[in-house]
Amino acid sequence: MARPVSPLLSPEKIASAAIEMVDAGHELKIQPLAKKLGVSLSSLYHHVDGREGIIQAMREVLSRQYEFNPSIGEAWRDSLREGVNALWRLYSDHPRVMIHLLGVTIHESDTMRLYESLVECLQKSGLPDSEVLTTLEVLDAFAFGAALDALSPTTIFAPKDAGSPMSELLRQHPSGRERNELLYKRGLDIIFAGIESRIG
Amino acid sequence: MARPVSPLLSPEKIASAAIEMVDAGHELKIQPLAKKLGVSLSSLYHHVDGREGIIQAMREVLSRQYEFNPSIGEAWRDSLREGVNALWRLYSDHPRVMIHLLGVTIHESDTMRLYESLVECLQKSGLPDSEVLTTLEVLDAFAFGAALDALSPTTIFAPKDAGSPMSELLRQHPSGRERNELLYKRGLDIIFAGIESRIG
DNA sequence: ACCTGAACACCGTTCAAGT
DNA sequence: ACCTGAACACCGTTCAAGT
Repeated sequence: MARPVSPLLSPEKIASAAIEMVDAGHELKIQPLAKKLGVSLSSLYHHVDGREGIIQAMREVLSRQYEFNPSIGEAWRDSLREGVNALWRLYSDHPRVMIHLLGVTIHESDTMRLYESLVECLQKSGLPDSEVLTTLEVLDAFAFGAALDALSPTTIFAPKDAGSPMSELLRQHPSGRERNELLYKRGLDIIFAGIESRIG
Repeated sequence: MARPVSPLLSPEKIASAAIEMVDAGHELKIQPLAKKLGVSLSSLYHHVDGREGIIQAMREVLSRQYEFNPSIGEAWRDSLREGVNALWRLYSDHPRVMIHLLGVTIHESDTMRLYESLVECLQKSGLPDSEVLTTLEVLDAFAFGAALDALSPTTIFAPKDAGSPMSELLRQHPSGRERNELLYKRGLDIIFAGIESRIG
């Protein structure tokens, strides 16, 4: 086969396949990616600028998927929580992809809009202007860290002493996805309570 | 040169050199690592089990470096803060190394002891037992996320509209290391305040 | 046991050829 | 413009040879 009437590939198709691959726990490799797309590996280079280009394309595809439109008139607490939840979904649906995106500047307009809505929520909350951006960064760092936590093996803590306080607590402790989601929800509750205490 | 009287290498030496390389922002590659150690690349394989073995060795070296001995009789707030600070230093001194360690179980006795001390602090705080481990995970996830935040380019937010609320705030906002440390400190304050509110 | 150079396998990238 | 197979460069790993 040479040039087909309509292109077999596009940056979006390549990115989506790459995201699937990485989410499934595989390394981001060109050969298997081409195979998954039913195409020769050299074809990819007509659509994206190598491995780095694939990563850029993944970023674009993901940031378009997670829009957030705060309902107007809603209490700032609710909008803020919804907004952080949108970030959390983006991160926790694709923690492995996120690792590849570390160190890449965010200027995708969709993602910027999400951050800007969060800024507005925080301003409405009555938090001093000087604290708004740092508080946003705190929420973002927590959501990100919590998402990466899901990559830990099911048993993160493995104390040697079966009689230690830690071991006692582990017996009552959930594991896997349940543990991870509880961590996110509890953390958000704690941080929200902390923010309240800075307002009052 | 063949077998020298005393070995030129050891897992620790290899790991330390690897940590330096990764911290400096380079990829973890065997050839440059051997060069840095002044040794042929095939020598490494006599001391560690390939790339994966190097990563294991890095984990061991780092977890030995960050011990934490809470002063007895100290208020739980202070011990807890010191303990989380120890975690933060471990993560934020080597964020790039941490990425390689994702998904590796922690059973190093030094690191486990740190987590166990943190559990004890949280139990002393009066937090219900059922919340202790999740709260520890929240602190850990936040410290980790905050450490990885340092890998972002100096300007994380790049809004297109120079007149937006975000742009206004950015003008008063620190950048680089200062921004990252403020984020950690503020986040810890917020989370501590949140924990207090769960106790009372 | 521990170091070395050479051989090998794997993977990302380029390129000339084809429509 | 877009697909392909072949060629190339790079990098991790193995192995036989040396002390």
